[in-house]
Amino acid sequence: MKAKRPPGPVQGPGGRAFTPRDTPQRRAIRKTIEAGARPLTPNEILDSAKSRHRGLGIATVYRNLKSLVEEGWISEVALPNEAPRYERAGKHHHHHFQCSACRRVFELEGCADAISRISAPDGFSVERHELTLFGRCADC
Amino acid sequence: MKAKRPPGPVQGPGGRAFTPRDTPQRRAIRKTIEAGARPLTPNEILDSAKSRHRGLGIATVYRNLKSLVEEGWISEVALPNEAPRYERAGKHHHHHFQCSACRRVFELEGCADAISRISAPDGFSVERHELTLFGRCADC
DNA sequence: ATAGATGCAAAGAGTTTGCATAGGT
DNA sequence: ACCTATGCAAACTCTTTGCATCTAT
Repeated sequence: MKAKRPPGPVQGPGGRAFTPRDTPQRRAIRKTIEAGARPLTPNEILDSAKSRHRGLGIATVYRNLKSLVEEGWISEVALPNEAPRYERAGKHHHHHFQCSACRRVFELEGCADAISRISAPDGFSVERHELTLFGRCADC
Repeated sequence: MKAKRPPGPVQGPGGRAFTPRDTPQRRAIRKTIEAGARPLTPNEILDSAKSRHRGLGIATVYRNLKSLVEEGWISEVALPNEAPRYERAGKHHHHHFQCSACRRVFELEGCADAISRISAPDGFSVERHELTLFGRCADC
């Protein structure tokens, strides 16, 4: 089973660490992400979470996404030329697929280990990589 | 040697195709991109091209980048979580490296062909891929 | 001469921030 | 009770667009 509540703490403005409060808005956002079958944009999260807590504002979504990333409960999925998406963290290393028709993003399984052997020029050190495949999804 | 002038044509507003005029501003932008050792952002292009043609405006840079992409003279380098960069087109398939310290983007050579063998779930078709490596560049 | 190009400023889209108030602990 | 979280609106950043004017052809 999953933890009912993200672990915190996060870094507060004064440099002080604290655990974010468990508000209805934050729960709505967490449930939305957990229920999502694919990485979601802030706007998709807002729309969907609104049905769980009406009156939810976009600023609250952004603020919670930030703290949930900081807590390590979600991670940001960055794609070329696209707004970031968010998904539950803690999965094993994987990459993503974006449908060029519907623009939705899907999770792929695993990672060809050939990638981690790609090297950069002398003096450059590689820390991580991002791979995105593009094409048509099953629906399009 | 390189063509002194991009080939055109591009698609005009009326659906009519035409070749963009060879203005001093456009030449300054092209020379800047050609002289750049790495993919540049619109702002980097503006700053650098200003020294070749003062008074150049950012809107002109955006408009010319768009038509140069359409002509196939440059291509857009899209990176996760980053503003697009632009580089001369026509190079062979390659990927990019971004330094996590200075944020600059560098071109890598070639592509591990293992990547093109990565497959997506049933019903999905892969058309292309983007790979970005992250780490430290030689200067940082 | 004519139609596309430019510079400026205003308009948009997406994200962040300030502030008064609500509410979790 | 205290102090963080929220919602709203304003601020910001990046990019696009409208318009009067300029200019490559």
